[in-house]
Amino acid sequence: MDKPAARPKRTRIQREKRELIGEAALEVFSQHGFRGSTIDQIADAAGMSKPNLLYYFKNKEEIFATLIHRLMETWLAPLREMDATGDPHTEIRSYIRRKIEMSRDFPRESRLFANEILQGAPRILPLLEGELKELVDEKAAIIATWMRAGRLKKSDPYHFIFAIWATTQHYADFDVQVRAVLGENRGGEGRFEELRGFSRGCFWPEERRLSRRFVTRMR
Amino acid sequence: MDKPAARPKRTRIQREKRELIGEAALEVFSQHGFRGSTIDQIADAAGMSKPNLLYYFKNKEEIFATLIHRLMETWLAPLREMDATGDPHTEIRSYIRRKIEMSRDFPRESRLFANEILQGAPRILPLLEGELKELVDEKAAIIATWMRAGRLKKSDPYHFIFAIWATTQHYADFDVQVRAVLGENRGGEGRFEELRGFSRGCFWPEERRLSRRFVTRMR
DNA sequence: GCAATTTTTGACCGTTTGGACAAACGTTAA
DNA sequence: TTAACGTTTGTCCAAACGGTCAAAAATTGC
Repeated sequence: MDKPAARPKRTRIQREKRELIGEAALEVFSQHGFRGSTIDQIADAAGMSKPNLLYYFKNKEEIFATLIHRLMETWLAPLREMDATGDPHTEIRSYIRRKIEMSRDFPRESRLFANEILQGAPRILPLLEGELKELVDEKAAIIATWMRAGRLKKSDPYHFIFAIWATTQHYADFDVQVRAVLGENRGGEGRFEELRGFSRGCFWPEERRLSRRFVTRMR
Repeated sequence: MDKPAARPKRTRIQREKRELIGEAALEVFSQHGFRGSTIDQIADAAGMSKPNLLYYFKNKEEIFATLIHRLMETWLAPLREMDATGDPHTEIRSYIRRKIEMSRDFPRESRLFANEILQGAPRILPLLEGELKELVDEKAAIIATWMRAGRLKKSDPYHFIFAIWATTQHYADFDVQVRAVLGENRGGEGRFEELRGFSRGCFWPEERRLSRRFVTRMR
């Protein structure tokens, strides 16, 4: 009875080096995509020789797979935190805030993910159809409940979630374009703050007040 | 006095074959990115041999450059049409409609573009900082005028445009993810119609009514 | 029909790339 | 000291790739 994917025991050095390689690979993969990156590049960025790198990962595919699977967890975490018992607008707004923070703090991860999806998600399609779909179904149901109760402006919960994903991730994935259009004066770090302010006014300008009234009435 | 980029005269066959190759290259490039695609793949898809393809385009780079420059025109066209003298909400809404249609009808172009931007736009950065920026600056100014006049809900015109780009293109670029999450029942062609309905309700639910009143008052 | 021109192809080349391997190096513990 | 084990590297290989070239095939203009 072998455990599923029995994780091999690793020495301290192995853990450290795998971590180092992962960091280097993230840098390289997120900039050039899977096929655009070479093992040599990654090894270089990690400050070691190619054979040495291949001592820790059996091939290029495994490096990428490790990265993207770890990434998926980070990626779903904010949505997982959305709480059915909380206040709808607080929940949504802090979800958006977390997503914006992720685009700001982990743009490489965002681009890596975008790259994978663009290519047709060859490595994580099962994950999307399984774990991701289940999670979104669950949260969409919560949102739908909020909407039915009149605590949130009515719309399609799925497209609502998509719209949040799209707008927030846009600032990481299309960073170059955003900066090019905003120019030097506004292209700086402030753009994420601007986005926060914008998203607050954009997605539910009226139902926020509506909700306040609703909540007040409920007390 | 040589003309800038004096276009070489082309025979009928040359025009047809270049067109054929462009179509094949779009298919391949949009799926695998620049480095992920091989000349052989493209030649195969175009139904010709590699040397034959290289008789029409001097190298891989030139195929890609031709594609992406042609694409840029198509891409900017909808925004160009936005008319300062028109009704703000009509203008915005028909802009969004056109963008959604482009995501639906030209997903490969959208993905090609996304790919280029993701890699840092090495081939079109000057275009972004020049032509694109100028166009957006111009239209953002128009939108700002509308907002100041109270004919459109106040927000940041640039982020407003980004939000439209993000949400509409999301359905082409992240197609696999959208379909995976929506599942079989809703993943069909109807999703673009759903998006249209959603975007109508999402971006400016209240200021539409506000505008109606405003317009009425103006007559 | 024939010569000039355009189009197509098979064979080829140099380079890059993913990956294998054995030998060398370092560390630790008896 | 030495045997065992973990780590690192130089060298090598086969396949894939971008691109060339000369010659064959097809087309066009007269």
